[in-house]
Amino acid sequence: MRFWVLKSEPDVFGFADLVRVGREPWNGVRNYQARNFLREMRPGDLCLFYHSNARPAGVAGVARVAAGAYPDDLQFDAQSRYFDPKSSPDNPRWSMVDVEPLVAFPGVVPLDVLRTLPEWADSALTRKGTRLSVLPATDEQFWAVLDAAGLSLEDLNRLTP
DNA sequence: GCCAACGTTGGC
DNA sequence: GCCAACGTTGGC
Repeated sequence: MRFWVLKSEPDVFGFADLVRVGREPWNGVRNYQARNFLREMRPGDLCLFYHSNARPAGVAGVARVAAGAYPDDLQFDAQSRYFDPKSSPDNPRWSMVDVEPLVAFPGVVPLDVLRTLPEWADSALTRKGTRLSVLPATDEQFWAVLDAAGLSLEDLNRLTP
């Protein structure tokens, strides 16, 4: 199993929204590096759900990959802001995965707390100016955040059959 | 709202 | 292939 970070703006779609809908296609990613990470995701992988452009910015919960990468339908929708006229159905340029909520943290683990964790020192997430919306996390990084959220491996095992 | 940092675009 | 201009991201 691998670990990831997914960024989202809570004003647009926060972790509470994911809990509400139960499952969500992670569409609209239009950055090649982020897309390549999406394509590496497998069902069951766990994602730290990061709230950006928020007060405070930080990790709000854990999501699970429910479906691996498949073509992002918005790239073919001329009405969508994510429409890509250079993409074609026989060779789709952009991908998405489905995610589902696993656990909401009791409180957001803020960015300034992440920065105090040795596992997160000088990472792409905590470094200033990084704009990647999908990025990998190490096991150590993942568990450090869970620990900071007050959750244990046992808490997570209870939720992951 | 500000602004630094970055990715993308397009002219050459 | 370079690089300036531009648009976007994202912390504050």
